[in-house]
Amino acid sequence: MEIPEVVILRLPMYVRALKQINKTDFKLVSSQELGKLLSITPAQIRKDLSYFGRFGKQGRGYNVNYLLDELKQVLKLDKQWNACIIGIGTLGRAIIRYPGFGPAGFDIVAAFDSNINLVGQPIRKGLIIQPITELCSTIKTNNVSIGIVAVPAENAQAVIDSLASCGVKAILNYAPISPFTHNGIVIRNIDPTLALQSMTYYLD
Amino acid sequence: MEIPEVVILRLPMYVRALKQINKTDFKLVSSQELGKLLSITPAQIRKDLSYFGRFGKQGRGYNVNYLLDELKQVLKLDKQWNACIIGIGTLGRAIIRYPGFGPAGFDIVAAFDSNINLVGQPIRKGLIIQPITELCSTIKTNNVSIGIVAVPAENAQAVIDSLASCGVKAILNYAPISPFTHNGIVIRNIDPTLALQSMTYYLD
DNA sequence: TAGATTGTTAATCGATTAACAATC
DNA sequence: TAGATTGTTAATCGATTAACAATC
Repeated sequence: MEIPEVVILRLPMYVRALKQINKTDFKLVSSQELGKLLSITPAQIRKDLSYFGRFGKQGRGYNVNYLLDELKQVLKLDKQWNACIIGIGTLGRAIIRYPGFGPAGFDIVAAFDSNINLVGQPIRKGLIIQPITELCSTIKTNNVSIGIVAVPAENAQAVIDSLASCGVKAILNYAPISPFTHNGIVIRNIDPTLALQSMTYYLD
Repeated sequence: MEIPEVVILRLPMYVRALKQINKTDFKLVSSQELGKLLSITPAQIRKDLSYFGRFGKQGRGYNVNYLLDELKQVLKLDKQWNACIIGIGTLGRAIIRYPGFGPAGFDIVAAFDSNINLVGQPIRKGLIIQPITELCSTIKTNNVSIGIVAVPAENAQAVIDSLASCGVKAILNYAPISPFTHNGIVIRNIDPTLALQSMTYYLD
């Protein structure tokens, strides 16, 4: 069965909310309550979950811990994922320092830049800037599944193409472009400027 | 006429693509070409644009410069916008250093933190960390329209509520929560971890 | 048992796309 | 004029929601 992408995009929000509830001593949660927490209708939550199994009990709701574990498994969050980053400028360094990836199970294990002068520079323990020529070999030997793109807009598409040809199947793109995507490759774009520009419409 | 939010979310992508074309010497662009550039169907582009006016010429396409100007006006991008940021930790500092906002016409003109020890610390020219108690007054005297939230998850909702009560109408939230939104306030959430977690589903 | 809430189907709603007359 | 492409309507597609039997 082909599961709609919108559904997949909501699952991590469920995981996040369940983790939060898990810190309290509530053991059960209803679609009603979860929906209120996330501003999503209970019907939608039940429908979304029903794509993956029957996790609830009528009359009671969902066991928080159990549902959390199941969703983590669905999203394959029960393991560690290795990522590499390309482009070690201001933005790249900020991404490397971003405190949210590690706790979520994502490790940046390699860093690349096309500027030869940066090569060899240490970023933090165990992370040294490598030349971009080593991209494919490092990806393969270090079991890297995710590429993070932090190069200027002009070079972003080429880097994405390289990642794809090296066998990377998931790309987090910070460059302000609408990338052409390759078959079988998922891309998510992070563009705070675009987000701001879509809000000013509502301002006066 | 109520314009669908999905349409508003696409307009900045059109602006971005048009700016790019504008650097070349193409003076005209068809919905076909623009669509190829953005991986969007030509029909959708024409439909989206038709909400705001008739910008094209049959048989020729759209004048790049003209369409760009019109869209900038629609999105109110033809002026400078002032933003403030709350939470000057690792993440907050990275956001302040983010090189994409300035060129797009967004200025971070004030910085706040609840930690008294940080207050008074200079961040960059003209930007000194202020106590959060000064939030409302600074927003009003400095004509701040946008709030950028970079505090820990636990405090994010409270900060968003404060911003709302100070009259801020647009919020860019970097905290990993699903905020409750107030009436008449737009929020966009930036959460790279969520983006990664929705990609691992497709990996093996 | 009575009350509550799931899982699922069918109805609704909204967004995307195809098609084409208008016209540059 | 012939060719191309818009703007717009109607058809299609897909996602959300309402409703309710099943059942804890």
